[in-house]
Amino acid sequence: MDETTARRKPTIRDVAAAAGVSRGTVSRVINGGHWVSPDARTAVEDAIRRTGYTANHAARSLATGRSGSLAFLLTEPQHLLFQDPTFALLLRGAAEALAQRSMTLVLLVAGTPAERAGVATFVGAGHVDGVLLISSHEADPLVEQLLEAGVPTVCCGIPLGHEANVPTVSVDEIGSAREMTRYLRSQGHRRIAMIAGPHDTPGGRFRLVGFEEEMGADFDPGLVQEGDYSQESGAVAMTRLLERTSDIDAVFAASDLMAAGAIAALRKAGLRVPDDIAVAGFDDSGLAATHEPPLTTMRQPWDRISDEMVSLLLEVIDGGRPQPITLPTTLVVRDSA
Amino acid sequence: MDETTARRKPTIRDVAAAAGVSRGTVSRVINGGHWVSPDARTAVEDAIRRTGYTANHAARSLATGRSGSLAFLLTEPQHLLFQDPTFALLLRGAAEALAQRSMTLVLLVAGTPAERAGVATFVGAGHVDGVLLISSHEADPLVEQLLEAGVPTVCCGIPLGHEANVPTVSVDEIGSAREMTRYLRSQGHRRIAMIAGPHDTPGGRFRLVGFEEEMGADFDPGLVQEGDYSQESGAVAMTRLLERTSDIDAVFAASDLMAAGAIAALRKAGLRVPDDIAVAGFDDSGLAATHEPPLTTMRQPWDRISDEMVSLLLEVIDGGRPQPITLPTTLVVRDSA
DNA sequence: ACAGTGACTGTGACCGGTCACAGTGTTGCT
DNA sequence: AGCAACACTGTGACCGGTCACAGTCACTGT
Repeated sequence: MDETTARRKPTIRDVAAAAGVSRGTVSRVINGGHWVSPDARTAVEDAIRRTGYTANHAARSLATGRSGSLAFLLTEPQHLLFQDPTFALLLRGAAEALAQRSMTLVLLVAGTPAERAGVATFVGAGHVDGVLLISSHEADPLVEQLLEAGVPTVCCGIPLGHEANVPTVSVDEIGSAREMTRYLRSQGHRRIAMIAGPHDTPGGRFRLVGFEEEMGADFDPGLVQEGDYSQESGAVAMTRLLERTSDIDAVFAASDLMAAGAIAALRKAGLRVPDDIAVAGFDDSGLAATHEPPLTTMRQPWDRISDEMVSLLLEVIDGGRPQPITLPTTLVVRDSA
Repeated sequence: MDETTARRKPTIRDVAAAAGVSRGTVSRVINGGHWVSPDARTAVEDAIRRTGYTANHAARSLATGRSGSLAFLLTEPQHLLFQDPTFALLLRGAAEALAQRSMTLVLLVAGTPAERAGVATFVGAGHVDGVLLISSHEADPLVEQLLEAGVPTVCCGIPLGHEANVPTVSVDEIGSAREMTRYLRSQGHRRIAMIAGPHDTPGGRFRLVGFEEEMGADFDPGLVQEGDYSQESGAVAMTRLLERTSDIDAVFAASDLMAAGAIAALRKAGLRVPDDIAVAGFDDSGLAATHEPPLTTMRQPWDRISDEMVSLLLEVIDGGRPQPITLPTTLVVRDSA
């Protein structure tokens, strides 16, 4: 009886025995099945079905030297992870892209220095085959460490200061910002303010560059405030802008969250959006469509970003040196601008 | 030269050689160090430092039969993952709790039927030691499958229909709902409506039960609408309530997101919160404090929930049959009610 | 008739740990 | 003195795969 209940999981040897072939043949069938006779293949496939065999991940890892998993590494300070719906989108996309390749997604959070150290040794130990690095600030020593340790890494957004060395997937920040700016001007706005992201992040820097380029002679540095992508920072930035000038037409925020904060601040000041001031966001995060009023924003192709990151990383793991990928964004016009 | 560059990672044998002891002793030092002489211990620790040794996860897994990782299994349809900041909180908490134990968190998403099947075989194959099951609806076959397969599982929130069989970590739903209701009544509100969660989720059912209990004779089933926790559903529910009656004092929503939706609907109808109608939420998710107006809500102790889930699951994995854990919530009074 | 080729198969070593077990040496007790 | 108990250490087998290599066999060309 306990013979039956305590039966351990079938191994490749059990399958081999059941199919009347050797372990090697079973292994070959499992891994693509080249140089296997049709008879043997069907016998093995049948045996696998009968025994309910599933490969042992650990054993395979040990033999091949690959873990079959990638790390999703978050380096942002924690409050952003909480607020920003963006991460969830990327995370889900990456998890699905990996699941399709029967690999797994290991979540690593490197906020505190202690966590960062833990992550470095963990990754260095080869527990994962590569790292999907999310939104790192400039001169992040972690990027340096990973590269030095030879850990295959792909960044989301061009990591400032490491432009040349790391494969990246990013959107056309400058082009997107120009497009949004162009749109705002096409609506007749002239005094346009920008609530930029942190200047040590690619989104913070390049969206501002695009804005400045497109504004040309009309660019007024006095109408630029910097936030940290969070809603509060958007509100604070908007309040400062209002204190300084009163002739603002429109506001371009570098994230939807900041746009929402700005709108809240405007509302408090008795101004109406978009009637008195137009507000545009960036990301087309979940919040944009349900916000009141719905936000005009630049859509980032989150699913494609995570997909491309995964493919790129797998390429790197296989020894490739792939080109950086730049994806297009699309302008989504709703009610706020 | 390539001798130096191509040097492979040090193994336990390298450490043993460097320390002048056997593999067994090194292994003992690594695993707690019982029955090891102080001399040997320091020699080994020193050798580990010198060689830069880190244990090979796969090899250990293979030998011990444990993977050293837990699955964070999301069974909600996707839109909830995107909108609900709650998941991010739980996820982060769980990842940290595991990192402290040098285990890892594998993210699994089981939305579509295909994904669910993939998850079942993946988990069944023993790639993870246990499952942290997040927010399952009633009669979710996945719960059944996991239990049948003997996979250690801990649920977040009492899984309806499996109350007796699964270890769970949950908050006192009924008590919390009663407390909030009591608070609303203490503020002088009498005609209180509820926007409940889906009746096939514990939060949907028990928060309504608590509300009903506390309202007693004043309970009016006509003032109850059901949403799906999302912001839109809150707005829809609120609109329906307004169509039906005009004497509502206050609204108790079973999630902050629905509260936000309700407030948006009220605003559209020209009603002011809290002056005309008070609105209370549930969760104290990130949105609650920054919302305009800031939401009065019940705080769920997210960090403790994830912590307790992890400890409970580890207990189950070690063969224990731990008691379900119920955690207290706290009333957070802000401006919306 | 025989070497050569290509398709297929089986075998043993190995990946890097853990664990049970069999020592070894020291101490304490009778 | 003899023996047990205790603290510590080393060894070989094993976990479940993969891979290189050595066969085996049928078929082809000369």
